[in-house]
Amino acid sequence: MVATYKDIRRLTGLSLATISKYYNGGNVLEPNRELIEKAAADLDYQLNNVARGLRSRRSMTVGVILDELDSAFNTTIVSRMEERLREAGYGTIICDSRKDAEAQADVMRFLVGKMVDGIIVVPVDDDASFLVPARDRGVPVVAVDRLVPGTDSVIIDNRAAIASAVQLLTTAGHTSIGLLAGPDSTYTMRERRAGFRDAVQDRTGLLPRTELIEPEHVSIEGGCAGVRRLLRLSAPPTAVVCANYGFTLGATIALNELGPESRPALVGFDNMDLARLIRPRPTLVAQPIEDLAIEAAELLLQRLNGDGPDEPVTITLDTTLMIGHESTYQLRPVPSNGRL
Amino acid sequence: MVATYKDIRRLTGLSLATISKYYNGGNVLEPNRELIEKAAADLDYQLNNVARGLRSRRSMTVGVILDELDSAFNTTIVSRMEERLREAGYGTIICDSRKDAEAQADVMRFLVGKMVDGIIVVPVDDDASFLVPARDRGVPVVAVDRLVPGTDSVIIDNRAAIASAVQLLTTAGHTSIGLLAGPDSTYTMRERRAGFRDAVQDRTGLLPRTELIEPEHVSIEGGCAGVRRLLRLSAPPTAVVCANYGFTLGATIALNELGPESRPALVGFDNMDLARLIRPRPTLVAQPIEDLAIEAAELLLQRLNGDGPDEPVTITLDTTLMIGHESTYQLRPVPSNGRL
DNA sequence: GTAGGAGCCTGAAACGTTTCGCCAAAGGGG
DNA sequence: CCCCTTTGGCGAAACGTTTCAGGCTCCTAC
Repeated sequence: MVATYKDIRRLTGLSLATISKYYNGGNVLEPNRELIEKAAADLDYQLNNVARGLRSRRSMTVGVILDELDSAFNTTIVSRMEERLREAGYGTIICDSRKDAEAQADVMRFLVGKMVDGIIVVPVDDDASFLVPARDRGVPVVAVDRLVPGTDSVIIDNRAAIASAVQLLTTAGHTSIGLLAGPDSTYTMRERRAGFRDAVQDRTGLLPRTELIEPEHVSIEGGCAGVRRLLRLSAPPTAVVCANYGFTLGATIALNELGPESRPALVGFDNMDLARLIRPRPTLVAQPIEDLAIEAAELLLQRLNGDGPDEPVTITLDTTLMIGHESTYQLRPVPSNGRL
Repeated sequence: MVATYKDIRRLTGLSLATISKYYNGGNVLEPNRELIEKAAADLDYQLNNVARGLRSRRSMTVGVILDELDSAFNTTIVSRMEERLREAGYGTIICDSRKDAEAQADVMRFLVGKMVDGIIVVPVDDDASFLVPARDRGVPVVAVDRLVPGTDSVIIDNRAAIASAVQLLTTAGHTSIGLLAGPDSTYTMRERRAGFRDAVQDRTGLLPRTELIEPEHVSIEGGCAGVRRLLRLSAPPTAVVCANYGFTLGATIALNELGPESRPALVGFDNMDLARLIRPRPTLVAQPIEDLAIEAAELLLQRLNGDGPDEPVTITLDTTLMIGHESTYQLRPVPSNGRL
């Protein structure tokens, strides 16, 4: 059998209350402290956190719901969060909603049933009804990479991110810029698309041609297909902006098949391993992914300690434009015009 | 307040024992079943798994310890495991040991204290002493990608994997093959290196020249530096085998800087997203990573149900050699000899 | 000398389930 | 008709902690 307080009581003669006080950092006389430590060592005692959780109503566990697990973005998120949360004594239960709203609602109930103290979530879409079980039970929720009204959110400035890409391209002389973005149903894509429209209008005085905005599934395949479609237009864009990492990978694959002379300029999203592999060095909008994770963990920890702000809070982080090899963003001199 | 069995008892007049039986799939008369379901719905009742775990001594939680979280290999592992385990009703607590033995021992104690029912681990090194807390408490452990004597393990046939790469290269005429591998302190690297030596000896009748085996830190940087060092040798190899994904990426980056004419043949490891990015299409040893995860989860679930084999078991999975563009493995006709 | 407080300890009652032993009623075979 | 088994239900005792309301000792200040 595994040792419990009762065994420690047997060996030390102290009461359960005192032993509990010891394990919770209360004041215990030095000789008693030593007695307990000796007994615990002899018994190879390990505190039972399940029992503790039942009585104290804190499971010291948080749930993390991601819309997909095997993406580089979310991996980084998990890695940093887990690190920060365990530092604070919390275990991290990870759940994958596979971009499926129903699965997301399921895991939410699952986590609430597991009595997690808090939840961090990258929501599947704008429908926040899956949060109800958590709200009902007063479990704090922090949304990451999505703005969820009425809920703490940690996001990046998506509009400015895309605007910085557009600005680089227009400064280089591009006037016809395409965008690869996912469906408007996710906050991130909606913002990036709106940011694109605004930036293009700002910089060129014109609304972007609608056929240059490719609505796609968010994936490598979507990036491949999308960029090919853009280039088949009768007046193809001279530059393409990718609204996320998957599109960037896909577009890069598709462009690999073109001769370097006929490639459009390309600004991608997210600075991950990819960037080091691809030649010429790509131009990228870099998100502070680690900070996103750390800020979210920090905000949740504040809530768990009961000392966060009164109102739901939105933390917005800035992106960095990482300028790559100039061939990736310059407007090619004449010939491509000549050919059109 | 959150509802409990007592509230259901109040609404239904049934005893706690009956309500418990209902929630554990026991036989309950139809009218009582309906009563309970109605009451639960009215109360928005959610079973408290912490209390359940305390009494039943099953927390329905498993711990997963990875040697690093933000690698594509481990991401895939986590993703599949989490899926399979949650299907079976288990929550997955994830921990990152950051390739640090002490951190690994810490999280092991952390998980045992959290009363996880089982643990899946990709161990940092060969020192299995960190398993003691789990063994002492009868918590089953499954090791993944490492052979841990006396413990259930799910691995791939590392020797055969490397041998298949060597065979392809020798068949194509290569006689001087280099290897990029990590330190012998991890099982995987030791096996792959031994497999390399054996295969080269088998196929060429000679032991590989020792300077062709580059001991390196396992990383993209290591791959870059290693391949550069190999090529600076007075008699550089005509082909290089990479013993893992990081090396493959790094070697690819380094080779990108060479003209296509002077590149050695390259066989990489692991078929992940980036393999689709690289042109010409690389030749790769593909591990069944998802199966690794699923087999491990399955084996642990067996142990948790108490119906696994009596003895610790080792499951070995096979790899597939994915042959890429022929320029990636063919021996280049004459000039490279001429130049040497 | 004593009131009051600080410091440390204690027994007992939670926390919300599961499980054990027992009982009543119903059903079936001889 | 009786005995035996099966089914479903019940009260009460766990599970291993934390927490509550006191209680004892010792010290200080008046």
